[in-house]
Amino acid sequence: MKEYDHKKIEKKWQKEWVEKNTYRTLSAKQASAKKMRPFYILDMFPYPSGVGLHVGHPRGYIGSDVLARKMRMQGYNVLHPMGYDAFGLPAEQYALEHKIHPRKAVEKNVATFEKQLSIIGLSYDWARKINTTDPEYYKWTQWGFLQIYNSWFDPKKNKARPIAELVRIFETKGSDTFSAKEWKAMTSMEKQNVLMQYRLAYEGYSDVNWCPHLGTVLANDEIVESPTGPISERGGYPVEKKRMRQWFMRITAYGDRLIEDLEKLNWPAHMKEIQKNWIGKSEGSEIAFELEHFPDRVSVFTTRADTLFGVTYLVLAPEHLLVEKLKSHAQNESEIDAYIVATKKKDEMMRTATDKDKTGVELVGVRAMHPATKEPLPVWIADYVLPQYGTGAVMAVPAHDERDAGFALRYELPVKNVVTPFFAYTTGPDAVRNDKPMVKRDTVVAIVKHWSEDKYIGLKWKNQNWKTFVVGGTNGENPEIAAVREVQEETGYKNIKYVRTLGEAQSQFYATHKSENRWAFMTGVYLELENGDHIDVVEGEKQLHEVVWLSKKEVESFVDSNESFLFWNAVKDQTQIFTNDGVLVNSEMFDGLTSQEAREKITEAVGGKIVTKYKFRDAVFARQRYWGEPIPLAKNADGVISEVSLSKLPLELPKVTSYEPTGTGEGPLASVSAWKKAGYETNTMPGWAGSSWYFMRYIDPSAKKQFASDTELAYWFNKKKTGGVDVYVGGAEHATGHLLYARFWHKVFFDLGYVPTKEPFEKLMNQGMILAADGRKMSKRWGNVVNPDEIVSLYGADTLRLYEMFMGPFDASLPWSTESIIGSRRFIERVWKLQARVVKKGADVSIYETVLHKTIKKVTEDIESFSFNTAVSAMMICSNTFEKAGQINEEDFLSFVKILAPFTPHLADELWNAFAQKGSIHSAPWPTFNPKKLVSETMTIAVSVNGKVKAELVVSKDATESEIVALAQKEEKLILALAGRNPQRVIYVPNRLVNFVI
RNA sequence: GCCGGAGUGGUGGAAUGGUAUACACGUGCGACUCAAAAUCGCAUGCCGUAAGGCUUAAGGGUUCAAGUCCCUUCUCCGGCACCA
Repeated sequence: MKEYDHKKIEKKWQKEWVEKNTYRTLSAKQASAKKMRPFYILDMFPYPSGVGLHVGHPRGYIGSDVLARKMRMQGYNVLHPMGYDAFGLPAEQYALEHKIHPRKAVEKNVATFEKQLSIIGLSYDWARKINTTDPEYYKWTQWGFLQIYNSWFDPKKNKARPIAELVRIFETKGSDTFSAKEWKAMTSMEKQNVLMQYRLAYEGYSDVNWCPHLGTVLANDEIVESPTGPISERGGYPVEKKRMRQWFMRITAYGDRLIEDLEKLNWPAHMKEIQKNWIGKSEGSEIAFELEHFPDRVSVFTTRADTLFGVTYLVLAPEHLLVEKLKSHAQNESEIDAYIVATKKKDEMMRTATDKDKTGVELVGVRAMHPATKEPLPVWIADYVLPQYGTGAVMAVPAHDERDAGFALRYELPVKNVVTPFFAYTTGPDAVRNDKPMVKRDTVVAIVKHWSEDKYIGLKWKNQNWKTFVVGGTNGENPEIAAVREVQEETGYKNIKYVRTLGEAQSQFYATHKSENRWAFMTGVYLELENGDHIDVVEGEKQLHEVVWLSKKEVESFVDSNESFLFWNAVKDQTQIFTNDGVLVNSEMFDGLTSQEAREKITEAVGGKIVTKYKFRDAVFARQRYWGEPIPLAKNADGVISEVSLSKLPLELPKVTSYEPTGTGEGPLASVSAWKKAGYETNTMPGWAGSSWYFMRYIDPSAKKQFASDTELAYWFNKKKTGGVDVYVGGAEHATGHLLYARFWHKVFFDLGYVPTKEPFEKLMNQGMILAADGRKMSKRWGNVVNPDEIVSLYGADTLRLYEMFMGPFDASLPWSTESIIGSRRFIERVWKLQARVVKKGADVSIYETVLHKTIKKVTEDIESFSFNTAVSAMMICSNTFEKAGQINEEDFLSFVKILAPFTPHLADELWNAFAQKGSIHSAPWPTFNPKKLVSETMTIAVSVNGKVKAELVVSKDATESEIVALAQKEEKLILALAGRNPQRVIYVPNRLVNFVI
């Protein structure tokens, strides 16, 4: 047996695999002929940034490669491709910095990347490689854009439809705002403007995140907050708001479906959560407030229409379109102007800081009318109201909203309470009974503090199992008077001082002792005793309950009703306000309704409408940069837009001398005279355009007539599945960018009938980051980067692969340890040495057979669940067992090598061929385990007393319960532990333990 | 603040409610060697010479049995954050 020489072995097999096309994916037709089922496992394709890889980068690729190899051996037609996402800022920035053309930069970086990747032994089908900057590729990105441009979202059918169908509707029926006749009378420009409001890709104006340094607009997920304000994620340059002409994708139209369909996907829960939060769906009402002296109405969005009667003022965002008009009628115009200017400045800084005090200015003299009470309401502007969300205006309810409360406190605005906490008992002995009358009662709940200690009175009731504060009816008195009276009657204390009222609550329950339902209108009152003087309590009260003094901590475990807790919290925290749902008060005809009922009824009564809002915005689909796909649209001198037809696609990027940003807001393409003359759009597409559909190109990368042929689409994107790609592996940081955009693009294509599945990615796996040994991110800046080339050269690719899979859970961030990697190398060498123990036939299998079959089972299952670390550990156990056996049958050893093959492909093929097997191990069938061989001849049973293990028994696998119990009772340790006591129960868990309960 | 997830040896980590600390690193001792490295063997949660006891962030609960389920608290990581 030769020494294990990883360099020689790895070089040999990498060459062999390329020559023999070992990892070629079959076309739909070829595979169908062989009845091979498809399995699509995809890595997120990289930006070839040129910086070079560190050991963390290949981790995801290795994981997906392990799965791909296993599936291939199990007979699937596996599609496992790789490509490059090379448009966009990273590549362009690199080119700018190195003073070379972006295309050259991409070529160079791709070459570096492939060189580094090639030595790891990944099983990609390189024949399917794609590059988003290849004109033959971006031809279809442009085509896809045009499909989206030529679609509108039909809310009734909840799907995209061709814009031509909308035109037909306008021609025959018109719309809400114009008739068919009026439509026909419109100029083509007018029609274009109308349709633009419907298209899924549309031109619009909006405040965008403008980065002066990069000379471009950035998406929300491309900027981050910093202490000095928003900055670009890439480069960290300041970002400000700027109103600009833009192309957008109407992704908000899909808000509902993007949330709903998440449920059907096999994605990590936190990824779904992140997308849900980002989309930020909330249901509420839009309610209009009329203005005195103005024909305009202020529309507000609220999720709490039930609190409408608690509105005491309105607040508009300083940017609200009406402000300009209203302020000229206000008495304090200059003050308003100053505030607006200050807001704009703050906009660049940090307007969204949460901990700052809320500021605002009243539009003195401007009054809105309450839609229900018709009372006049002051109107304010304040920067805590955001122009982009809802309607940019809010109705302020300081009694039930924390922000409004803070604002009202600062500017001394009135507070009106309209919702009271409500507790209805629906289960248990106190549950309201339908067959009994409901009796309303005004009651007080008194919390009484000790005269010198921090203690409070509780009542222990003798007949019922109640523990309460002092409670009682008011008999028509003021609550504070009733409270003092009740305390004196029930406790005997005389010198009681009223401190404050704690609020109100209502409760419905069944009063057993009176056989009636009670509807209690409770007022909480806080009292303090001035001294301990007291009189005797009348005998009747004494029999009812006992008075106890409780510390703060004791109170919390003493009282058990929600109402008591509510009032108790009001004692502890004076400033708290009630923001939950409850029952309405002070709301005229709506009094007594629950918040839930009231929201709908009040909205209806004041002519509002129920609407759904989303936090996320339509996605900006334009960059003022050179290095992106040209948008295939042109405008003539009159501004009429025309499309570049499919036969003229791709619309290629022109050659330019200077591709640096102009900084004016127009892209560098504006300085290309021929381009400008043709009227072509000077913005290019954003980085996420090409990555939103690339997984569809891999299935048929050379298709000429379509982005992929129908045959391949039907094969790989089976319409019976929810998602097309079976497993998608990549970083969690793409949750709100790429993964959302790709889902949107795919859904439009699905609606238009271009793809068979409604979602792009069925299962998603996030690989964890590999940190440096110091626990920080690997970065040149820290000088802690570990280069994979060095590791491969020193230990071999198989060791690197094995170690990265063994380190820990696939999705966990783990520190790299150059110390620990030696363990993986040792394992490989020990497997190598096992060769010497292999015999054709006749080895004593009893030592290793059970372990081998268990290992095959575990590795098969663990690879599927991405539990690579435990799969490797199982194989280590198996190999250790082999070492203990004198000899191993060749068949058994090769089964072991097969399950090892996905992890250490070079070593596996070398061993496979050392035993003169035909072909590559990676085309050999995956081994199966024999269920009968999973159980060994003997088993170990733990003997425990009250769950504590005292002894172990080794028994035959056929031993019965009674035999085992009998054997256990003879164990000395058990007898000692029982100390003569007889067990009350004996619990036997088959194959595991027997527990004696004493 | 809100929403997720997690806290287990010196380290990375393992454990369908059923023998906690698998597997690996490190460390110690031994073998081989003139010696060292490599390799092989043994040991290795904590306290204790031992018998034995204790131990999964802390505290409580459910259970014959809890790292695992429930409640409270603390810490860390991730996401969102004036979203009306």
